Amino acid sequence: MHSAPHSTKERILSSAEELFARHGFDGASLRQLTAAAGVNLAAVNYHFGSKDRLIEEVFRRRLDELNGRRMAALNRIAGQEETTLEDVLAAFIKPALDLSHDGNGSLFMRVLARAFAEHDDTLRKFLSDNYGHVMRQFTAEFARLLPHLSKEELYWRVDLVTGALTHAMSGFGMIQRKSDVTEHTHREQAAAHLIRFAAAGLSHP
Amino acid sequence: MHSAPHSTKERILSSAEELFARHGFDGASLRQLTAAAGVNLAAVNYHFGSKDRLIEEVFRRRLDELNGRRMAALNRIAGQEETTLEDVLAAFIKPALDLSHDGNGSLFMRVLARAFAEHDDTLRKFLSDNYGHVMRQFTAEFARLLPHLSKEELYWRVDLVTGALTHAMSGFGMIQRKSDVTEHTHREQAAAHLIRFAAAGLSHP
DNA sequence: ACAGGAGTCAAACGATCGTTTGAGCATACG
DNA sequence: CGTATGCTCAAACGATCGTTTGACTCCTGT
Repeated sequence: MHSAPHSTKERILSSAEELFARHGFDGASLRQLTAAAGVNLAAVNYHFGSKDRLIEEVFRRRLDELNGRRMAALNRIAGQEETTLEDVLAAFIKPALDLSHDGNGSLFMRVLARAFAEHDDTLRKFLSDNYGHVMRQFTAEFARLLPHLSKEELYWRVDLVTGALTHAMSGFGMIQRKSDVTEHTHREQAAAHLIRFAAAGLSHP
Repeated sequence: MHSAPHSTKERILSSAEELFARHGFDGASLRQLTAAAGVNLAAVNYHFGSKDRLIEEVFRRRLDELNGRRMAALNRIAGQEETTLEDVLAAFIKPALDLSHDGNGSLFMRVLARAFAEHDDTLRKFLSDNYGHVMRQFTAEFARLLPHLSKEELYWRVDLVTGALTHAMSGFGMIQRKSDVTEHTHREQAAAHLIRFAAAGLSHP
């Protein structure tokens, strides 16, 4: 089922993720990509069929993991009386922070931010078809916790929160932390900032 | 000084703005661009020198206008005792909304969102060198109105607000309005949403 | 009237792109 | 042993890219 961790497919996916994040989907060529991965140029078309399908696989690999953890965290708290808005936001944000722990996982957030900016219909449809249910479920829980908001008002605020979080998380590699705090506590602080900001933006009267 | 409104230079700039917004800086070729503008392919290199310099001119033309209006609106209210956080945010957001009134001015916000996602050092330096003072002046006014925030805390929140606004304004062309509200009032409502959201995110305890 | 700059044009330049091809290699299976 | 099968490889394909060239037109200033 899964490929070996250092197989040709996985090496391509890792290099693709990094180069797509740094130079964009058009900007990163298959020749740069395969050279960085140490594989032959034709390997991309052999294993993935085309560059577009490779791009989709880059998303699928990370989003399956990311959204799986998000749903697990949400299901652990959804519908309960003592659940707070901050809890739900943490269920959404923490998995993304965990992702940026390992290797170039943080670069994937840049890839995701690019996808939003692209406004490419094919890519947006792919993301909506495969992972739209996650956003829908989170929105439903927001609606339960914010009953004073109209549906239209809520959609507006969720959209703005999404924009802020995508923007912020795509820059995680860049934010300089003071030398006296560890990488771990820095991320904890970042998450705390994000959660409090988003909670304020969602719930203001 | 300024070119005639329908000169070759202006026709190129308008088509460039639209195609850069729709297909990205790499995705839009000079051949598509000059064909849409109804001018010869070589005209771009003749009038602008290169594609990169054309890109810079697309930014310069709109940002000079946009930031000029922002600074004018800010200077009208900065430092006064009765000025509220919402006033400052309106000084930042309203000019962007006005821009999207005329022609394809709204597409420029998409171009700007792309530039943020690109993380291109050359482009970021260009934007920072030419228009960084605007963000600095707005941040200074935020600092005056939010004295309870540390400098680090304020930078965090301003960054998140910037992300939310860029994301939201880049999608203005897409947001569907109900058929019973005019385009004008729809924009007013959008601005009101943005301002209240940003104010809540900036000023929460 | 005429020299000269500004602008436009078709054509070509070299480079790079995604994709395809067919031969070569290895391992697994009859 | 023989032969499929999965995979890798160098090489080439046609297309498209940004840029340059040189001839041609038009207008302006002396």
